[in-house]
Parts: sequence; structure tokens; C-alpha cells
Amino acid sequence: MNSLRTRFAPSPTGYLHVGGIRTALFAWLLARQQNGKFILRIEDTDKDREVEGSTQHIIKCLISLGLDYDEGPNQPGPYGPYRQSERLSIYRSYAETLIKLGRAYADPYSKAELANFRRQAAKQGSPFLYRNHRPSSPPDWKYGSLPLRFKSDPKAYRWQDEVMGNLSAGEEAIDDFILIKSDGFPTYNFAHIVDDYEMKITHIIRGQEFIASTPNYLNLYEALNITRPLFVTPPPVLGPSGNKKLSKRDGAKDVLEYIKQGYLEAALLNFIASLGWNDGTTQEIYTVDELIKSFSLKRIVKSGARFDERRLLWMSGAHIRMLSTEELTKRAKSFWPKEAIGYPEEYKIRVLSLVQERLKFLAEIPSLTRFFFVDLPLDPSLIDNNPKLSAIGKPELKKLLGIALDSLAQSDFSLGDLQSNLNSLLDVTGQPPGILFSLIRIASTQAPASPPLAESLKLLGKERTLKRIKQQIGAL
RNA sequence: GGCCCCUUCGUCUAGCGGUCUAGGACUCCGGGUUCUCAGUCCGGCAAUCGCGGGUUCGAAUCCCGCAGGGGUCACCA
Repeated sequence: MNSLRTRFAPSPTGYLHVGGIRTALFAWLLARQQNGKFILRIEDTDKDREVEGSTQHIIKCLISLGLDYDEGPNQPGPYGPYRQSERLSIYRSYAETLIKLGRAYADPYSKAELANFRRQAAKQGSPFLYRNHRPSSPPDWKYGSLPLRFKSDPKAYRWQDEVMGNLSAGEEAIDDFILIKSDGFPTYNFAHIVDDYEMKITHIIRGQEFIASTPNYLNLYEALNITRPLFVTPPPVLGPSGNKKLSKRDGAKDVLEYIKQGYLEAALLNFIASLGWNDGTTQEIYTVDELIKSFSLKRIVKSGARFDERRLLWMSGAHIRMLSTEELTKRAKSFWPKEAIGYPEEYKIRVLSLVQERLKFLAEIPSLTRFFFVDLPLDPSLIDNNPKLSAIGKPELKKLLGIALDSLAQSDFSLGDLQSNLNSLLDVTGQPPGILFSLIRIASTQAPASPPLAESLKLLGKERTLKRIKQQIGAL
């Protein structure tokens, strides 16, 4: 029985973008691979920044991606509750222990005074350290009025990170940070340490922004005399344009948006995992199961990975092509154009299998398939913009279509018969396929692109095909 | 500014002292696939491995400097 436990601990301040999901994904992959547990913990200790409904939004996103959690807000477990706002008494008792140990004290300074200290430090070009201003006789701490600070024991640290390797920092990285805010809520710095310990988390997977404060955490673990989980720090995911960390501010999309556009979860996970991780082989496309099997902390790279949507697009198409017809049909359900209403399931399945290999994401279905369901209005530009066709001239095109119409009227519209019918048209007219087939394709679909001609006509059916060709003839 | 981390094709990456005149994938470009789009197959462009010094018979790989980038220095997480 493996006791590995990982957690994803977002704060409910909005949606999740690719960077956030990657952290969750790595934690989830590790847990699933090692038969451990994946815990979702909501870090809602900042009432001001909290965004209404975002917890539900985050959960929806995780579940849509298949990142299911074993313990969490609506998934009871032995170490709940899993919302920090519901664990206030736990933090308070840890805080009181620290006070008894002489390792925490009330912060008497006003915000203005603090700001002043900070200004001074900035003026000297040195980093601000609260402990340089540690009050000699701090007042008693009253819960819910004054902030409580950690009384640090500054020293240099060296530590192991499962990804970054050996890390170190001098004592200047250690400070008297706030444990409990004046509103009685704990800070992240305090709450996550208590929770990870209480919830028996074995691996903390989190972004690089926490490396700088790790020495503080180490100091606190010592003060509390508790063992720390392993640290796993993947590199940042960078924005597409440059070298900044991917952020909502710079337009990072809600991952749920990709789901809504019909990017497959497997493709999304495959792509996100490949940002900063590889298994050392040349394999690019992974199913979720393969990801679980191959994942390894040891193979997470150290440098930041840029988010490139083109690669995602390619992967998404690749995953769609791997789908069975049944699976694709199931997933396509909510993406049909409204014109498809009323068509039998069997017909839609045939349409789908014709466009499957052309799809990059499911939201493309309507534009690719609409002509299979409804007669599109005649689009003269389709012929005008085709250099070969427009060179021939309308009267001649009209004549050609007339011949095609008569010939196709003889066909039973089975695939084989259509094929030979079209081929013989080539002989009869003496035209190359580039002209004849283009013409028929445009006439019968009125779409800029479509699957191969014979297949399309067969699916369209004789009646509709002939009707559309007649219409085109009338317009020429 | 202090501290910490990172640095191989445009992008994601392989690479752990010789098999690297640096491999794969995406993108892009050319060609085949009886029409279009996509797919697929074949081919091509693309990194003197951030720069400068060492160590070594030999360095993308080890060491030292420098530069660039990122992170952090909140009663945010």
C-alpha cells in the first residue's frame, strides 16, 4: 500500500489557465501512477481576492479534464475539511503552540509604519526584512485584531528539490513573516504548512514563485518540529509572445474554454504535460494512461516552457483522429450545426467519419459539415476565385455541368458507380479533374472545402446532388 | 538593488566527456496522393549548443567568470 499523497491547492480567485492545470496534472499523474491519493484543497484565506463561484468553476475544470480527486471540498476524506476557511481553529491552535514555544509574537506596527520601513529599505537598495524591526516587547496577541508573526531563527539552508536539485539560500532569505492576519485568517505561508502536515501530503508540487520563500518554510517546519514533504518545483509556463510567466493578465485562456471548443481532454493533458516534461523517447502523442505510466518527476525539465497554441492544435487533431467512430459520435453531440436537427443518427455518423481527419477541434464541425444538412446559398466567388474555372468562361462551364448532370442522373449513387461515372465524365468531356471535379464539387456543396467528391455526393444523395447542380446551372 | 533559479533549431525538446559535421516533434517550404480543405507519405530550411576563459588527447556535456531572462523581497497565494 503506497501512502503517496499529492495535492492541488488553488485559491478561488478565478479560472485555471494552462500553467495552473499543469501543476495539478503533475500532482495527479504522480498520484495515479503510484496508486496514491490526489487531494484538492481550496486556499480561500484572502476574502478580498476571492471571486464568487470560482471554486465551482475550478472543480468543473478539473473534472472536465478527468483530473478527479480523492479528497476535496465535495469529496469527504479523513483529513477534512478541505477548505481553509473552514479550518481556522486548526491554524489557531498551531499558532498558540508557536506562541508558547516563544516562536510567534504579535505585530504592533501600523500599516503606515510598515510601509515606511519598506521605503527605507528600498531607498538603500536592500531587501526589506521585518526582523530588523522586531519589537523588543510585543503586546499580547489578541486573535482577530493584531497580526501574528513568526519569530524566525535566521540561518542558511541547503535543500533538495525533486526537480531543481540542490537549492540553497543564505540567512537573509529568512524573515518574520505573518502567520495569522489581523482578520484572523492565516496566510498561505502558514496555512499550507499546517495543512500539508495534517493532510499527510508527501509531495508538494507548486510553482517556482515559492522557491524564494522556501527557507522560511524550512525554518517554520523546524520550529514546529514536523517533517516536511518533498518539494517538487516545475519551471514556469511562459506566455506565447515572450518570456513572461503565463498569466491571466496577458490573456491566458481559461482551460475550460478549450474544453468548450471541443479540444479533447486527452489532447489538452498530453499537450500540457509536454510543457516541461518528456520521457526521453521520441513519442509525442500519449493517451492519458500512457501519460500515467511514463510520467516521472526525474524527467521534468528545469527551464521554462513557452506556451505555443499551434502545437496544441496539432495534438488536438491527432487525438481526434485516434477516436473510434462511436467515441467521436458521442463527443460530437453538442457540436452539430443547428441545421442537423432532425437528421438520423446514422447519417450524422457518416458525415462525421468523412470529416474526422480534418477536425482540429470539435467546434469546427458546423463549418465543415453544414452543406451536408442544408443547401448553402450559391456562392459565385467559389468559381470566380478559382483561376482554372474562371479562365474557361461561364457558357462552357454551364455546358460541362449539363453533361455532368445527365451522366450523374444515370448513376445509382453507390460509391463504386459514382466513381466510374465521374471517371467516364473525364473521358467524355476531355477535361482534367482539376476543372471538372472542382466544378461539380463547388456546384454540389457550395462550400470552400469538402471531403472527396464521390464520398460527398454519395452521402448527399442523388436527389440533393442533382438539385444543387441544376441550381448552379441556372446561375451560370 | 539583495537573494535564488534558468540558458540546445522560431517553438516544445533529446543529449549526462568521444557513437554530435547535435537527434525527434510542431511551424514553415517543396513534391506525391485523379478536385478543394484536411490527413498521409517523401524531401527541405532551421541551433558553431547565450558569451568568454579554463580542465581534458577530446566538451553541448565538467569548472570559473560574464551577459541575458525569470522568480522573490505583501496582513496575495
